[in-house]
Amino acid sequence: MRVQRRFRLSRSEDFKRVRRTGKSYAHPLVVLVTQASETKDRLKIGITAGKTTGTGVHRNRAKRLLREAIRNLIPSIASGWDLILIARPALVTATLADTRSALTNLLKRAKLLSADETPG
RNA sequence: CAGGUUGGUCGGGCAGUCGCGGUCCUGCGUUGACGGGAUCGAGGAAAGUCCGCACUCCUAUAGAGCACGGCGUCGGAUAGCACCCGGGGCGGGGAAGUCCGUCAUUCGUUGACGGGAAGAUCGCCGAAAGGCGUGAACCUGCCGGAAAAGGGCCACAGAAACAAACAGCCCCGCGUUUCGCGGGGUGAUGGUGAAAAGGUGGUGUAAGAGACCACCGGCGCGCACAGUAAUGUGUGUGGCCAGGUAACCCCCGCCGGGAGCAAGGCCAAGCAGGGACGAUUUCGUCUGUGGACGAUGGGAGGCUGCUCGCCUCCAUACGCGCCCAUCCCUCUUGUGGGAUGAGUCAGUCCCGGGUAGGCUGCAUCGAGCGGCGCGGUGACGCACCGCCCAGAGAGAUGACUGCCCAAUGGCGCAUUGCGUCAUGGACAGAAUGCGGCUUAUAGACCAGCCUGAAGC
RNA sequence: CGGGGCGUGGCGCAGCCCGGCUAGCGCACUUGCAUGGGGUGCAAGGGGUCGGAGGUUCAAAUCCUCUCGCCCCGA
Repeated sequence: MRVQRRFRLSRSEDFKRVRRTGKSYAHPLVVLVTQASETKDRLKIGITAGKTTGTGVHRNRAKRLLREAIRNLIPSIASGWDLILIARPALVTATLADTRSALTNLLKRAKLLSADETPG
């Protein structure tokens, strides 16, 4: 439910910290990096798309897809974690359903899905 | 109407549900990972960064010289701009190749085969195919020093690449009579080359040559006319016949100080730095002084709910002494002496520069946008009315559904077309702002010009 | 945002400033010789849209303009 800006990772240090010390889970469409948060009962999500994703339109497209896909999954995710979603080039041609199933797969592997039933 | 060509406008629309960003307003027995409302929310290129500005700092209203760089036809437009608008000159395209399919390919294209449409226009020739000439609208490149201020270069070939020489031709002299040598004249005859000294005909001469003559060509100059001008047309000439290259150096004229919103301004954690304050108060003893020691008093902290009380720590520099660590010597082996090193104030306050970070610049007052009118061929200008119109930070525009619009394909009716189903939307995302240029771009609409045909 | 550099056979580089010469060098590749065989060595050979397009010029890898891609640096 919460994709608003204040629930996102924004500071460059946060990105560096999670990328350095967190655990990563890869998928052809997207990469998930997780790390236990400093503040409990908080879930923060950062979304990033590097230059390898493509031009400006493609980077924005990838990030919008990830935001829309993670939106319905957020109530099922365990709190107290910082997450980073890294877009990969194949994501540009993927559909919303593809992205959502990829995220569900990654979150199950990271054991962050609290409820089994996936909404949407 | 057909063909060609150019310019302009738009670049999906409407409705619903969920969601995102900015601004403003707002609710609360729950001030939070809370909720509600209004409003606004990507482009013609936001892109490339090729130019020009605003703005900021250096640093001041960047003024002069040099260097370096850029620009260079004329007139206009503009805040400004080499790239905008209109004109001029010299070229190129238009004007023989093009499209589609298949195959091969170095996957840029190119080639082969098959098929289609067409070859502006006009004139002539031709039975035809076609050939010869002409050459529209429109598009596009370039533009100072007519390269005679000067320097450089011009491969290969060629005698020679700009200035004479070589071969040749002619004359004279000598040797001699196939010819050779020496001196002189001449200027293009010499298989080249991208380029070879204006062309044709004649006069002339020992041989020749714009040396001279006629006509033609080109350049310059004068005059007349047209034009604001570049320039054009005409005419005259007791001026000339000069290779190319200035996107080689150079010369002339004009312009340019440099860096850039990550500019710049403000606030500023922590660490480090600098500075100030900070209890020897009182009594006694010792000392040459500074001061040291004892008692008392004081400061900071702890124990405690508070007071008393108790405990721990503190009193700068030099020097002495003391404590600790390491090493050496000694032996009294739980000793003594020496050397070196480190420490030798708890705390309070202030200061400048400034990192992380934050605020600002920065988002509504502008070279602003829209409409309408007038002036101008046009770039553009003027007047009136209306409007306030995204913003930023790891960076907001998305997802789904229905209908419509354009497109593609299938099926049915039918043959202009209609119905239905499916697919399905180019290039591309603001980041200080603005003007121009360049590049990418599915498709739709409108208009101008040229040529042709038909009709009135 | 600003500044700088690079693109040439399969790979790594010269040549570019100041235009002309068969676009050269090393490694790699192919063939032959040599060896019992391989490596090494020797000899010969093939392979190039000079990133792309346009322009200047008689002539462009080289000069000019536009464009594509890659790399590095500063704050």
